[in-house]
Amino acid sequence: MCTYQENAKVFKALCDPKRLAILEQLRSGEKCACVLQEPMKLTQSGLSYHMKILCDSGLVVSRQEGKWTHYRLSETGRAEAVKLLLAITTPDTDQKGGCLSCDSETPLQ
Amino acid sequence: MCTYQENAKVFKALCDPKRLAILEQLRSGEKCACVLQEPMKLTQSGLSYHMKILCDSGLVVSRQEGKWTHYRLSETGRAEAVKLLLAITTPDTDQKGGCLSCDSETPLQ
DNA sequence: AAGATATATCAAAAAACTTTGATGTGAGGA
DNA sequence: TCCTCACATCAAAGTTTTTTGATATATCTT
Repeated sequence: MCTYQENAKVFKALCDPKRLAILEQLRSGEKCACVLQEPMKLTQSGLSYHMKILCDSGLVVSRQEGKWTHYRLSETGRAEAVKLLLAITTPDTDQKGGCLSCDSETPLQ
Repeated sequence: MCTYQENAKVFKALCDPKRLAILEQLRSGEKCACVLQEPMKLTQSGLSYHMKILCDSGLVVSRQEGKWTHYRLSETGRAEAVKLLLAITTPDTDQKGGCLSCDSETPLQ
């Protein structure tokens, strides 16, 4: 169950409308925190909170430059997320077993 | 902001460790609720709650058979989710703009 | 029809997440 | 060094999600 906990982290990052809006901003290129804050209508500490979640998920990476922090989408983060999504939702063709206790007919596909 | 809200629904389904465990069970084939309940350590109403969220997300579809409900992974649901994940996390190569206010150097990539 | 079974729905309690405002930290400039 | 700025962290309040137990509904059995 603890790997499920770990996996859930990536998707949790995608659960919040504000974080999705932040990702949308980052699609057009690297942005620093000060720029992200305004259109999101977030407080400074609120943005910081969300950026931490996004960075922890691996979907976003940050780059320090003096006193500014720049954020951008991570290509490897995206690839990992897609891989995980597929791993979780793709049928396992090897071991197929229907419902042992209550199937009266053979299950569809 | 309301499309972000809508998008978040699919990922919300993937946020919870118990729901990930349920998906894992479904990878080996269609299962009925009674079978899913036991290994998840969920109450009957708890399972029902999670299955509703999974079905609403489109990742899982249900099939009624008498008094039993069978659940299975949806291939189109998976495809949609991957499409959405990519749409949200892939840089938009058209309009690239760095940080207007505080960039001293040109942003990386 | 009456009883049993499988699942859904509801409302209240519990847990997790998010927001907010205050404070801490570290870099840069005067 | 002292001050300011950009950002992180913390704790309390507010909000949402999950769990739980009770009840409802629909199907099957007798």
